[in-house]
Amino acid sequence: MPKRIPVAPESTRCSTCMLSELCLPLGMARDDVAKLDELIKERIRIPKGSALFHLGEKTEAVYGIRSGSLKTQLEDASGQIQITSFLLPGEIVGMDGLLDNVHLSHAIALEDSEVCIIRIDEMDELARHLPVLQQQLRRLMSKEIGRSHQLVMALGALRSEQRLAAFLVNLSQRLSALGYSASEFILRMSREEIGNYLGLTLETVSRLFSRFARENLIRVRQREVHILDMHGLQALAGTDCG
Amino acid sequence: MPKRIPVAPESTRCSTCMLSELCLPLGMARDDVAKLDELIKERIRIPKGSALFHLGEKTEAVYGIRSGSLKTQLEDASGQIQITSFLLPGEIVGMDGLLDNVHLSHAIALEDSEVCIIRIDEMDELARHLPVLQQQLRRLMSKEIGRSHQLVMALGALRSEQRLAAFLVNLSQRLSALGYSASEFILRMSREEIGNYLGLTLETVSRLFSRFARENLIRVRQREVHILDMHGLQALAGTDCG
DNA sequence: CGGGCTCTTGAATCACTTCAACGCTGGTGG
DNA sequence: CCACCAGCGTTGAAGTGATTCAAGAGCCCG
Repeated sequence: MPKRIPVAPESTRCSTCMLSELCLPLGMARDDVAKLDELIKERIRIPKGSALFHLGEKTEAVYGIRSGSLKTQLEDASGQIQITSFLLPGEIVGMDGLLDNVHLSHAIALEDSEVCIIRIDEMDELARHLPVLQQQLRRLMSKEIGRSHQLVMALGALRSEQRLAAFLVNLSQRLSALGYSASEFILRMSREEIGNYLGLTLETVSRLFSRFARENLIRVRQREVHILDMHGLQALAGTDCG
Repeated sequence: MPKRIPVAPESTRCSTCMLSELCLPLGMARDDVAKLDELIKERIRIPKGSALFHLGEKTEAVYGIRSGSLKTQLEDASGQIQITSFLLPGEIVGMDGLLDNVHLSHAIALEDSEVCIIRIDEMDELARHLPVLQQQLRRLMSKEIGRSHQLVMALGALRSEQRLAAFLVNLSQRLSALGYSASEFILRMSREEIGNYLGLTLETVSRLFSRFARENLIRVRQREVHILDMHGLQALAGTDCG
């Protein structure tokens, strides 16, 4: 388990960060975002495959993803694992640990990544003079609840092909919001991880990719995905019907 | 859809409420709980089958359940429904609407129920003089995230019998925390609702109840459940291994 | 005492998993 | 530079857990 590496802070602050439309500052006034510069003073580099935090560790902060991507996963008493999210830049990780300040999940980097540390005690301190900050965290937590509920819906109500279609559409939209192509991207997770996330086996996921390709919905080459028929995918996922 | 009925406030306040160990005041100092009395000034009676709120409605408050029980359910564009929680007294409902102050789910009473209104704007106001209150809501939201993740785990990683066993154990524990019997209780939801929640059909749920009864894990008569072998159920659910 | 739910149970079917074999790819060392 | 190996991905065939379809029983309410 490689260690966390603090990063010199001079480089980038919230006020100058490209992600400030999405991350903690989401929807905040320009002046208020500038005040976040005194909150976000440290970052951490996480090498691919290593953990930002583990289940059971003390929660002292939540983290805004600056670059790279992570997964979070639960682990039960028998060692069974369930991935509960794949996280992209601008998204916040660690909010499940704020009940008793103990992490309930593992957060693991899918590639070399960097996260900004948002210390909870310092955030409370700053929030005295910047009440909007509490509302901000509240909104982000509400977003996380909604995201998790969507996953419950996928697992409880959708069939395998719909789950994978919804997964691809969702990923595409999030990457698009970051300024990347909505139709061409590289998956940072394995078939097995996708399967675990969607409650399927890796074989089923693989077969579905092949089938989607056969039906000209997508083109796949290993982890490289081209979406050819976004409308068709959305129809499959059941998330269109506008 | 019967309307909401405000209830005279003189009756009960947080400071005298039986549920103050569980609800919003969870873990707060006695003096601080007393200050909540100026926040919780209204309650709502919700008749069985009617809604506390609907998807798409504006979110101005979250609600602490005072008596009865509710379900929350998502509904997608095609009308497909997924129940995401069953809520008991002392639990908070409506926190998924705090992203854009629009509810993302329906909340429907499973029996005649009563909820306390926690207006968000008034809570923010009170929190200026009572900072612990923000932390309180944050903890409750974190709890909701954890709860939803547990459901994801059940849907993604457990087989039908494990899901139902986990469901029963969980319900038993929550009822027990409210002072009710852990081994005998009445289900307030139908087989179909349980099935929807657990990603199963009502027939599968019914068969599992019969099988659990045959294996002397429980006794069932309609919605009346006696747990005969809690340890066996926990083993099935995979949540023991202590 | 119907009549409409909810629940139970059985038989047939199906979606997904399991088991198994093979292919691709990228890194390593001879 | 190529051979080799390990990990990841693909594909097929057999198996199975849960669903679907269907019929009937039990229960509650007017």
